[in-house]
Amino acid sequence: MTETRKLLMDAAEANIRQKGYNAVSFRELADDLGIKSASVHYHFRKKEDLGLALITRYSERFFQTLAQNTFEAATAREKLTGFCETYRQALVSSDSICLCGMLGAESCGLPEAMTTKVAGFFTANIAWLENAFPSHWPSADKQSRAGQVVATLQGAMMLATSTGNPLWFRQTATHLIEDVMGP
Amino acid sequence: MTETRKLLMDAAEANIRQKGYNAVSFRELADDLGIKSASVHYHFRKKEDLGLALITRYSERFFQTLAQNTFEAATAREKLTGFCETYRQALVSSDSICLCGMLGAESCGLPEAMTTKVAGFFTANIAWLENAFPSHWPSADKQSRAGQVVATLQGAMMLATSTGNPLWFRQTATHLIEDVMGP
DNA sequence: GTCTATAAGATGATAGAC
DNA sequence: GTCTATCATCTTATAGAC
Repeated sequence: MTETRKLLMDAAEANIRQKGYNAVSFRELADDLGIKSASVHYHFRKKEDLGLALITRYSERFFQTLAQNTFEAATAREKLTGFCETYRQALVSSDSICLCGMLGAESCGLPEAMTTKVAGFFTANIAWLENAFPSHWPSADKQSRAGQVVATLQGAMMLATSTGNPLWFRQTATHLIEDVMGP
Repeated sequence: MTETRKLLMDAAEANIRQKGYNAVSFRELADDLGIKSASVHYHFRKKEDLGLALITRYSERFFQTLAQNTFEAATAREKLTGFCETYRQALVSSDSICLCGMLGAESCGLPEAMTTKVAGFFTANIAWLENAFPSHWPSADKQSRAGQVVATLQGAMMLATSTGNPLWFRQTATHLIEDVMGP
């Protein structure tokens, strides 16, 4: 992958995660890199192409980091802690919410292909958690608990950034782990 | 309040809650009502004025509905259930997320006055919950649990709408009440 | 790969007629 | 209150030169 393409995606991801998909323009991204908007169109023919590439890269990165964070996790509790930690890193490293959390909120106003990909990110999150939970749990419980975890962490990122208080995330994640796994 | 002004706010709220603040234009709202965009500017001089009016009205409505839903609530559990039910109604009646959840996600890209008002909605939510929880709880617990509740419900709305599956909200809310209040 | 130039349309906003 | 007319600006996107 080209260096410029990478820098464009970095700038786009950062901006979208802070302001939303519709608040980011090719001109703005071009200015960030010191090039012209026509050059951005060389790397991404349409804005939707950029959006799709961002979701793909974000998702791959997320599951890579998740794998690293749970490499030594033996118990379900350790796996869930690693999952929460992966979300926390995404929040802290960029001081902004999850890319798919933002796009999920804007879902109805996005190109359909993007909507589908974002939903795929969430179902993959849920599937990972279902697999991480103790195998003796009823599968209905594993599913509903997985949804609860994703929902809680996504909401906690939003609450933490919009109020400017990262404590809301940390406290919520701590409660969540205890609530789901027991004391 | 004028009828047109009310209809404009209805259209704006519905559209923003589905697509986000930056995806909604005065022209679009005007078309919805069969008037011209210049007429929209008569009712709301700037877009920001419309945004602020929407947050105010949404917040007032929310706390009115919340009061109705918890009018007969005697226990903390019943109050929390009424709180979750108020969120559920907002989701089901419009098939879209909370206005402040959307604006909270887009927070960094909004006029500062809007950002402040949105944060105020969340802190008011949290304050209501802190007051609803059993008085014998340590205040740090009341605060962190209140944040957890708001974060969870906001995230659950986003997850439910973006995946098109309202079950994620219902299951999550059910777990949440049990987790916070005990079995 | 990046540029200039350009198109076609959207957007927030205003002035002034009715 | 609503309209027409208009504005400057922004947006996505393309064609073709370098």
